[in-house]
Amino acid sequence: MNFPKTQIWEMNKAEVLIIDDEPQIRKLLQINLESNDYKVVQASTGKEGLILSASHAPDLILLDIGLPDKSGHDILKELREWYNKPIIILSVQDNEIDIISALDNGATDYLTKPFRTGELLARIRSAIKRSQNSENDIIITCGDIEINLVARIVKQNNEVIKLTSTEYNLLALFAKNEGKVLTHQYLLREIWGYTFQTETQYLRVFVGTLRKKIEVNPNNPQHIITESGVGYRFQ
Amino acid sequence: MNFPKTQIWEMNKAEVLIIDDEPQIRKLLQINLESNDYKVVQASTGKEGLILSASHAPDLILLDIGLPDKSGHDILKELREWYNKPIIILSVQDNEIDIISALDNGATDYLTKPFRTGELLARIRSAIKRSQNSENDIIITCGDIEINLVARIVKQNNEVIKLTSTEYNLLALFAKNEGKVLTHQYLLREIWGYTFQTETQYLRVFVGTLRKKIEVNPNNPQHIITESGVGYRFQ
DNA sequence: TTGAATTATAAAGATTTCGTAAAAAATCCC
DNA sequence: GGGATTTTTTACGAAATCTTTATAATTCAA
Repeated sequence: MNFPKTQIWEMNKAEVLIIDDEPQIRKLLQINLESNDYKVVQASTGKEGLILSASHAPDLILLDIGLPDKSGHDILKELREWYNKPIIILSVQDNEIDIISALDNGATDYLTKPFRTGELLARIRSAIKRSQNSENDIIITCGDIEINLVARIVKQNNEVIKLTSTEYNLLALFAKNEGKVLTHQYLLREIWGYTFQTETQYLRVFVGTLRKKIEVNPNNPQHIITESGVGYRFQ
Repeated sequence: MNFPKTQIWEMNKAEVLIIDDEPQIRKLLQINLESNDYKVVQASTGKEGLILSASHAPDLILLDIGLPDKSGHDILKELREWYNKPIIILSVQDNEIDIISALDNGATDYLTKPFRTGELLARIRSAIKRSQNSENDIIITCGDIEINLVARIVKQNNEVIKLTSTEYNLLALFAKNEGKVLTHQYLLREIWGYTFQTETQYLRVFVGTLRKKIEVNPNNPQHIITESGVGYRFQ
């Protein structure tokens, strides 16, 4: 197995949520994923899956279509109302209609059971990689700030700036959306998860610490601009 | 087949490059793609494929792994040095090593021949949608004013204008209904909510601040026109 | 032309939102 | 286990925005 971007995983493990009712499959996936350095969260029902996806904001979801409580198609639609990271469908169904419907409803990929674990892992790597650098940019430069998305290193005028994990996540999200106003809800959802959408105070605190680290004059920020009542904008 | 962003496709067909040495497969793909509103370019060898991809910059590449002149894996690596839109691999090879290698070298997807055309088309739609997602800003232009509804930013003669949340909401609503007379009640309902329908004074105040910000001469407004007794009209 | 209705503008409260500091809780790392 | 780091809470003053009030300007019909 070759990992093109080893560092990412070592510094900050990617989290995968498994939504599947079969314990054997979950166990199989868990073992394979954990030995490949992913953090794993599991749900055995659709409802539980929705709750965990909201509270964990995983980097990828493996979703079984044949769940006991709710159709996987419905779960997919519900997830896609807010979750925009990869969702890979696992299914015993090999009929074209199901596959097309899932893909058109926002599934990133569709594998039929039984699947080959090596292939699944490769598809997971591929999907996560694509979602992490949406424009294949490895380094984002915004004025005097340079963010290496692969190494998770931030430099200002070639000096490395030490950021905590959350500070980095926030700055990287800002940088990926340079110039756009990002709402409080969006920022909270992307970084903390759906259930944190109302915790705007978190944002104030972390924007504050970020400004202290990257702004020349934190009282007159030039990079992270407040859009009162709406959110923040990075430039 | 559902196309969430119909206009884009109609205005500007997505272009697909087929790199495959089998004429029957190329023909089959061409017919299917063209009837689904894609523009198609074809190459029968790897070398030709590389040249056409460079000269056409297609929105997606369908790449056969079993080419006569050059291994598809090599073509993939060469393409990925500069091409960052989706590449879907088509192959008679169904062995895991090939699939993993292709995905780890930047393939977006991997289908084994014979494939189901409906599924392939769904995977193509999905891949193109994801790759275009990053640049789907909707921008409304009205004379010297430009409103980016995604970035939530208003520019006048390329200068960013700072608006409060309510000012922006009002202007965006005006711009979405350019030329139409919008009644007081409608504006109040849309922005403040149903219970504020009678608070016309709010409107006067906010139209006033907006005019100060976007009109050359606020005493003689050219954009936000008063329709006495009815409402306002934006032009 | 006049005057009532409507609209515009300014400015003073009222309220909401923001920023900062610092304590408490949780997590990480040796 | 225990110290260091990071995240989550809490509290409060500052800033920005919204609402209200007062008054001036404009419109339009008789």
